Amino acid sequence: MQPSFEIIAEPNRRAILGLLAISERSVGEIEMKLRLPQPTVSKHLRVLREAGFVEAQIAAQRRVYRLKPEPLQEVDDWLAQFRHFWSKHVDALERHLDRLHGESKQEEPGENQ
Amino acid sequence: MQPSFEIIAEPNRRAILGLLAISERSVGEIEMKLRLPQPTVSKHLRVLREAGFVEAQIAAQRRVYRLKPEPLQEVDDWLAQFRHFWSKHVDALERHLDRLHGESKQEEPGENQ
DNA sequence: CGTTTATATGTCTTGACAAGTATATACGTG
DNA sequence: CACGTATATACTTGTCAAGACATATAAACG
Repeated sequence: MQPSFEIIAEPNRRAILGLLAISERSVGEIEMKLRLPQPTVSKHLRVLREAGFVEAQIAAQRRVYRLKPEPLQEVDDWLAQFRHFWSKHVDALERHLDRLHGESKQEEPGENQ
Repeated sequence: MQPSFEIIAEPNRRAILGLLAISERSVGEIEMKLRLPQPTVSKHLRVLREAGFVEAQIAAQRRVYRLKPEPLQEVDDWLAQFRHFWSKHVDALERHLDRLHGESKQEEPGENQ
């Protein structure tokens, strides 16, 4: 339903993603770090999960959430068309174009699915 | 008011920015290209202008809009914290850190209100 | 089993915002 | 100055999403 851009428009969701960029965390950890009510965190996590930004690993009653980078990569790809406005080195742009038509799949750190 | 991420959450505004990434255009040109009603275009342009994404050059009754990349650059900077998830070469990341040269201040997750 | 812990979901309200429509402003030109 | 062109603004309305609060699920554990 909601495309990636609307997902990351919400500040709390960006904060959650920022946390998960460092390491995976349980709902309670996110709740404490961000000082948000638990239902708020859970609902944002649901939105992020359904949009493919995160995934949950069930450990007893805990849900440990970790980042899934693909949607953010799409955002990064959209930005490519503007990047030449501020990037003096064309190299970075070339790399982004490179991953558009080349299926260069690689291992992601701490990631299995 | 609205931070950059909410501005680009709107699909028509992203389309406008995409057009202006190619070349500057008048309101009428954008209107025809995107097949949007003129007030819609003008209102989105106002939002983009007030958020610093575009600026207008007045030419008679025409307003020729051009891109101002700074806010998009902020988005790009925010993405930097995730880029190592999909970028094999650390070089690209380094280049982005490079343009912050000197100052290492950037949005810190977990510190928001 | 009942209780505690961890997380999810449901409901309601409220606010923001985008589209539609009408109208205003501003400039150029005869 | 009247008129056409180009763009901006005002006003209204419908939609949708986020927060608050209450409650449900589910697992661990005594």
